[in-house]
Amino acid sequence: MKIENLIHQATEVALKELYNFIVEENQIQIQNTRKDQTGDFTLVVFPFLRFSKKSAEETGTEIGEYLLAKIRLIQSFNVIKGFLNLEIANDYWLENLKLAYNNENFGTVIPDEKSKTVMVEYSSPNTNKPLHLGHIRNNLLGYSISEILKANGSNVIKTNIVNDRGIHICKSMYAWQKWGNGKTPENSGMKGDHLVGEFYVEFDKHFKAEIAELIEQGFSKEEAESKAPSILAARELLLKWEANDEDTINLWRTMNEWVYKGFDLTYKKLGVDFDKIYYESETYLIGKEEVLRGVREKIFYQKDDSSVWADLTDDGLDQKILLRSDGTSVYITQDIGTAKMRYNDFNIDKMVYVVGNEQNYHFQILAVLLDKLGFKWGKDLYHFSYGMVELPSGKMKSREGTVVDADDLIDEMIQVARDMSAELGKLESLSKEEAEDTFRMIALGALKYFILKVDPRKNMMFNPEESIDFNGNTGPFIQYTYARIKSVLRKASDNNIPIDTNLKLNSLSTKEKDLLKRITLFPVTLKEAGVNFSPAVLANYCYELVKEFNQFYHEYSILSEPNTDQRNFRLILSATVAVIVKKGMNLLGIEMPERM
RNA sequence: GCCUCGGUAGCUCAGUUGGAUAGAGCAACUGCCUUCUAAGCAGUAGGUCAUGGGUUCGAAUCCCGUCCGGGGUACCA
Repeated sequence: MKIENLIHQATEVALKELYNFIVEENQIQIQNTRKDQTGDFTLVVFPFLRFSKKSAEETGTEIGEYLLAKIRLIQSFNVIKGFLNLEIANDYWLENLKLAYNNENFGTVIPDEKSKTVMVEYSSPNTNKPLHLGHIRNNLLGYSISEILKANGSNVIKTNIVNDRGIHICKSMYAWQKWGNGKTPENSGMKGDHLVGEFYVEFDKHFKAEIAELIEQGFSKEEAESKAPSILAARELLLKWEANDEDTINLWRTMNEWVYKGFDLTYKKLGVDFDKIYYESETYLIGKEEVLRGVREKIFYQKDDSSVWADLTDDGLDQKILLRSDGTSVYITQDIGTAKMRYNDFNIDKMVYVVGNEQNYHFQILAVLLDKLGFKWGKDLYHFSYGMVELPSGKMKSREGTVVDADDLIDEMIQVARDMSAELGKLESLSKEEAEDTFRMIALGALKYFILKVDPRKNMMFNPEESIDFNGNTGPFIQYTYARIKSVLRKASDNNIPIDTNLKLNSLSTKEKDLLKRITLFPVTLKEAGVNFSPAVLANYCYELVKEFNQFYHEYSILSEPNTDQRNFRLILSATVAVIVKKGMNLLGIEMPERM
């Protein structure tokens, strides 16, 4: 294929696609030109030297002259060392601006019959304690990657698997029975999940005290841990639960309901939602059946103590337990059941699990097990593995109370937004409701952007004090720039300044052209974010775009620009930046205030 | 021990799949509000890209070794 054809095709797609296109199909390296050089694309000529047998400059100049003569879109070129800088005609960038201006679907792919259906599992809480910072990262990543996949043309089903059964729930239940004095969310005014979490901590307190006492009486640590009255009581509750004991089931239901109500509030505050919620109590038996089928079909084996195992050494993995010797199921058992149930319920092409990287091994095994059980989709599961959130004080441990609670964090951030706004004298003209809504958007914008801007795969540091920052590379900065553009557009409308899409222009400044180029990159960035499962790519794009806009905004006047063609162009440019930024940020789950 | 991920400015993070003089923000310092919102802009200072080799025209990026850190590693989830 000729390079001429490639460049022509590339005018219909975007900048980076051209880049990939040429690199992948032709081994020719084209990259964006450095900012301090003139030009738009740069061709690296070093690879040609072995063919040309000439100096880098000579080779570059020859290629440049050839391209200039052959390709209409190329306006000029220059050669520096081994780099051929090509300048593309302004018309190309302006065409793209028109494409993007006020176009709801710019950069997005609309699902059709051929679209894949993807199920994204995220959040996956336990019902014995409230959500914390780690869950926040999970929820934000899960929600935004779902939205990004949708924007890339997939049908997405958002799902949540609630871990509503097991020994940890029984601990909270026992503690409530023993020390609860009939405390409920209604009579205490406490949020249900926090109330239940309180009893989980209460349990641990007593449990630890009992252990200490037993050790003092001469028992070993292991003996003490298995003989403490609290843990025995919790185990008994679990047995009763599995035996369907009516009182136990009722208590379990009641306390879980408290938790669900609490979670719903937190989810609502975070702005995340689900299309379908699964409960482990409804799926673990299916998993157990599948494992037993595996035993019958000799896929798995049973030891003398009747525990069930999978031998995965042929797959480079270890032996894995699937059912305990007492017949109860382990973590992976329920994941098998849940997976089967999901594929029965929906016609899924791909399953995505948003789960922390401490479970990389777990999902590697799950894929192999599902495959062995004959589910052809098993191998295709995708574990969207993200890093942990660390605090300056170290690791979060829920039992030691060193967690950052999700609700507390959100409330604190809203308060900071409120104070900051008052200090700056902003939003005084708005009604109380409007102002409160804006504080909420800003606070959550700060929190969400702070978490989503970092590469999901990496561990991240969260300093509660420093992260409530509204300046620099932050959500509020992007929101602020958006609000300012909206303000300019309002004023244009108030002063009856028309916006004409028929752009007439003889020259572009560097800043304007930078912005136009950046706008062109939006579709490619969105695609990249989807392919790489990285909301961070999109977040950083929004920041770069807005930062460039700010520089432009300070350097040039828009409304008071005397040349009407120029003014018209700048208005369209501004409006387009606003549209794209809003769209990008919305895909991250961040709302954009019209004023702030 | 083995497997796996990571180490970039004082701090938090980018770095376009191997390219030109490694970039932002925070913190520090200096300017700029009678002009479209100063939650902003411009500037100064800050780097042995953990470390030692290798691959080639060219390495923060790819390969090997070493050091440091996170996570996992057969009856927790």
